[in-house]
Amino acid sequence: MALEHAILVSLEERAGSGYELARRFDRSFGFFWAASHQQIYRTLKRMVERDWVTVTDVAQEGRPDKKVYRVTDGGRAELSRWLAEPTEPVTVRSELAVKIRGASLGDSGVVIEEIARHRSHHAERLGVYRMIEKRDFADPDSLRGQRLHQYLVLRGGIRAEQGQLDWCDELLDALHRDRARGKADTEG
Amino acid sequence: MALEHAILVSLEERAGSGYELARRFDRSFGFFWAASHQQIYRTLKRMVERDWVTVTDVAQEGRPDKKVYRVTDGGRAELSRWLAEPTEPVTVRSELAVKIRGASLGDSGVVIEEIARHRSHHAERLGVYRMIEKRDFADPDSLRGQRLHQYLVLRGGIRAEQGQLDWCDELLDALHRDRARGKADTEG
DNA sequence: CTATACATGTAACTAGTTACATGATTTA
DNA sequence: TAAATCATGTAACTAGTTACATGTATAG
Repeated sequence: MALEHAILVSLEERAGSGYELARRFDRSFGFFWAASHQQIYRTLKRMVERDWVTVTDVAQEGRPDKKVYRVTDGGRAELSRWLAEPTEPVTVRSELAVKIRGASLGDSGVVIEEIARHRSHHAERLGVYRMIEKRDFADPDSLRGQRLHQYLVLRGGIRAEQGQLDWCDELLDALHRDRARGKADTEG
Repeated sequence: MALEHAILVSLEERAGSGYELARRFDRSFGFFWAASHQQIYRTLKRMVERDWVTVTDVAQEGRPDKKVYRVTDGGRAELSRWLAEPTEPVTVRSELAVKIRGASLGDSGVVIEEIARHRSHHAERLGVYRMIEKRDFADPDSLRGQRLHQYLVLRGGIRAEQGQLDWCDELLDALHRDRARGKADTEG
C-alpha cells in the first residue's frame, strides 16, 4: 500500500510529527491522498519497527511535547524500490454513479439534488486549487524539480475537479430535460 | 458503504447469481465500482440476513447449479433511503501523484516510465468506452430513463479517462523538458 | 490435454473508519 | 467560558485483498 510511501515522501520533504503529518494530509497532500490521524499514528509505529523512520522526542514550550519522525537510509531505499515498481491504476469508486444508475428505481428528484450538492463541492475545491495555482505557481514555465512536481500534482487536482464539475453539469442538464419531457407526456 | 447498494441497483436491473454479479462488476458496473467475487459472495450473505434479497436455488443443465438473488421490498426500501441520503464526494487516492511528489527524491526516469504506463492504460480504457458509446448510444438525445442513466454514467467514465490521459500528457511533456534542461545544464 | 467459462465458497490478512480518551494553551 | 489548536494514542468495527479450495463442461 501507499500510505507508508506517502508518509516517506512527506517526511523527506520535511521531517515532522504525526500531528504535523495529519495536518499535511488535511491540506496539500490531502489533495491526492487522504489519511486520518489514527491511521497515521498506527502507520508511523509500524514504520519505526521496520526501521524506515526514526523518532525523536522534542520538548516544546507552551505546547505539548512532540515526536519528530525522520526517514532513515532504509526508508529511502524502500521509497526508491517502490518508485520503480509499477502500480495498478486507481480502481474507480463513484457512489454518485451508483446513485445515477439507481435513479430509475427511486425518486430521480433526490438524485438530482445529490448531483447539485456534488457540483457545489467540486466547484469549491476547484476554486481553492485555482487560487493556489495563481498564488504559488504564477510562472509555471520556470519551475524545476520539486516545485515543478508539486505544480504538476496540483494540475492533476485541477483537471480532476474540473472534470467532475463538467460531468455534474452534463448530468443536471440531461436529467432536467428528461424530467421536463416526462412531465410534458403526462400533461398532454 | 455502497457495495450493498451497488448490488441492489444491479439486481433491480436484473436478478442474478453471485457469479453473474461478479461478471457485471468486471464489465459495465465495474466502470465505476470495483468488487471481487469474494466480496460479492460475503456481501450477498449479509444481505440475505438483512432481508434485502431472497435467494433461490436454480438447477441448470450442463452447468453447476446457481443461486439467484432477487431484491425484496425491504431491499427496495433500503435503496430508496440510501438514494435520498447525502454521500460524501469521493476521497481521491492517486498513487501516481504520490510518486510524482517523490520523483525529486529518487530516479525521475522510473517515474516517467510509470506515467507512460498509466497513459497507455487510460488510452485503452478510453478506447473501450468510446467504442461502447458509439455502438450502444448512437443517438444520445433520444435516451430516456434507465438507458439515459447508463449513458450518463458512461459519459462520466469517458470524462475521467480523458482527464487522466490529458494529465499524463502534461506530465510527460513537463518532465521531459525538465530532464532536457537538467542535461543541458550539466553539459554546459 | 489444456485453457477458459461456469459456479460457490472459506481463511487470513491489510487497510480504513468511527468512537472513545486525555490534557495543555491560546484566542474570541 | 467556550472553542480552536496542539499533541498522542487505543479499541472496535467495516471494508477490501490475497491466497486457498473444489468441481463440471466446453472449446480449441
